[in-house]
Amino acid sequence: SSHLVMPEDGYEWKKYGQKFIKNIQKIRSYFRCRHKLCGAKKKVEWHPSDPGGDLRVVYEGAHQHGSPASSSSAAAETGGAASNRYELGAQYFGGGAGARSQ
DNA sequence: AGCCTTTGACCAGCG
DNA sequence: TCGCTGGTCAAAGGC
Repeated sequence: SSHLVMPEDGYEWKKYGQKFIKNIQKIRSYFRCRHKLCGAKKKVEWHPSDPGGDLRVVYEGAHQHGSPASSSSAAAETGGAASNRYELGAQYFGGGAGARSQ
């Protein structure tokens, strides 16, 4: 019943894995952009006991396509299709409560 | 019937 | 070299 409410960024993602990261004691879900030529990825991690209290979304890479399906462009990209910066220092977001980083 | 989520297994990098 | 942790794949189930 308890379905995790992750912040909708407007893009369409396909979940391809989920693991419990022992290092930080949190569950991490792996998503990939559904667009064919898009290598953008997304990782969502939360504390097993406080999903909404410690939610964390990590975006990796830039989308090779334009506007998302929805209108809300919450996911501010750096450069868009022009620059393809696949770096470790991706964008970290916090869902509502634990919003911080960058 | 099709799409997406789920869960375990498999694989790779590092100590 | 082995073991551990983290990342991805793939098949099954659910909606």
